[in-house]
Amino acid sequence: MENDVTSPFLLRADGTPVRVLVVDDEPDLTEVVSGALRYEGWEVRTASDGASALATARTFRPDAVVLDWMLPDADGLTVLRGLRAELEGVCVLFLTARDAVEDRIAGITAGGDDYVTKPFSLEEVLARLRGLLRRAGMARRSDLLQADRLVVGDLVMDERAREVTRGGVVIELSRTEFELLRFLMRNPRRVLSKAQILDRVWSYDFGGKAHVVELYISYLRKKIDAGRTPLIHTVRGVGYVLKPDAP
Amino acid sequence: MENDVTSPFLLRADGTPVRVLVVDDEPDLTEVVSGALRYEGWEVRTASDGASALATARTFRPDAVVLDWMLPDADGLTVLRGLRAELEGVCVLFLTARDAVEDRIAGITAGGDDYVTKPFSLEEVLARLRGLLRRAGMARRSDLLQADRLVVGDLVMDERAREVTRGGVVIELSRTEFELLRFLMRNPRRVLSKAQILDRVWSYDFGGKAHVVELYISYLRKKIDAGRTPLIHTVRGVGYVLKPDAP
DNA sequence: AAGGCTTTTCAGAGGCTCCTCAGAAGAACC
DNA sequence: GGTTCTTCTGAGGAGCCTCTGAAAAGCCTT
Repeated sequence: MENDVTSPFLLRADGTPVRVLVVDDEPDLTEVVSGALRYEGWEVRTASDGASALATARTFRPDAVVLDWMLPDADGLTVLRGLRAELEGVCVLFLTARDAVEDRIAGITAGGDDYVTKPFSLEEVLARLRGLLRRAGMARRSDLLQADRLVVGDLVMDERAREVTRGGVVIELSRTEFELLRFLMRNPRRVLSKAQILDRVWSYDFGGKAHVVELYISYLRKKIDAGRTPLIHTVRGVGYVLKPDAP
Repeated sequence: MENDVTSPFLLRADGTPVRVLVVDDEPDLTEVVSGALRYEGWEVRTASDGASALATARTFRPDAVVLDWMLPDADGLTVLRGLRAELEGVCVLFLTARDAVEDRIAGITAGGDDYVTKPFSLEEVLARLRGLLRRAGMARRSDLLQADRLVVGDLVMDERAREVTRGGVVIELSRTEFELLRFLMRNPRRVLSKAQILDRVWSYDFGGKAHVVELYISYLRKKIDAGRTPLIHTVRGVGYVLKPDAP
């Protein structure tokens, strides 16, 4: 029961849930993102344009904002300035198209905010949001934020350094392998279906089949379990679990 | 009588029964599912299309919805959005055809909702529903939801990790064996007929005979009772009971 | 004690899930 | 621009699960 991703409350210092405002003009996208955030215990509101985002921010007073860079009525930088004026120390995570990245974004990350390029995976958004709040000093309150280091048995992941070791030995992982493993390590001893994994680790626009999950599990096994007592277990007809042998 | 599946009340925090809305255009199916749910103490309503589902949801205000993915008048995602807009924090369990799975299910498991493919077994639907409500924080109020762990004598089942132990020793079970055992463990000290077991554990379209139940009971005995004092007992001409020897 | 019925067990076919390999397309990096 | 790394598709094959049918064992009645 410890280290449970679904522990229903993600609390701030004052005991109220952490609040996030999701702003995007595509309803499907806000639906998926806000759903995942709610599932993880955040208190979520959504908005579909810059004006209503600012209005909602004023009353809702979120700790963080997930904000589309290109909104119908406003440009990202403008909205950012508006938010900054209204909310002291709010964290902002931008969602941007891949080619719109270069320009201004550089300046944003300097200010402590961050961005994710579309199409993104939910794991990516969640990880970045956790990182932002952690850096903003909102950490140590909840289990969900405090894990800079994930540990399962002798397998250790340092999220910030993006380094994984097993028994002290460094393991090189590709981007997708890393995200898959992070998701598994955030849900130890819990069986995760391929659909669940696909929904969280792969981008929302991924058209392929759940077969990729099997493939990447096999990659991970080769790197992590090779020759050692396995941590990744198959539950036939259900999914996969990550767990140490001795509970 | 403790831990009784048919304990007549399944209550929410405010003392009223937990409510679920079942939506499917096949009357036989809603009949079977809603019957089983009522039997377990849920307060149930049914609907046969998207429009009436939303209408019913508005007044009935269910805690969970069992929803066919393919309705005559609407697509699953649309109805989901409607429900979400109307009911804060409602849990949705989708029923889908096997081949429709890969399609557009994407994202729903990330939002905390879940799905079951047709043809399904009632145990599967019930287990998933319990899981949804448990995660939504509706747990600990009622006996029916609180069991993440089922215990009968020295036999322990961890539903989430899908792990079964007897006397601390891990026992590997196949999918069907696991579901059969779960049903038995949810009804300890109660004689279950082969017909009952078949109706609950096997899919509704299963054409075979009750002989499979005998076979799977024998599999379970080999794994669970082998060499130990038996937990599974035959009641000749009636069915089977799971109970510890020393009461 | 025998016969008839229920239950248990065995053996095997078929189906299905999952794992792995090989290769093509794409992205990142120099 | 070329090289390397990464991601994904498809096919083949291994192994596990499920179910059928038949034979053996057990229980109850007569």
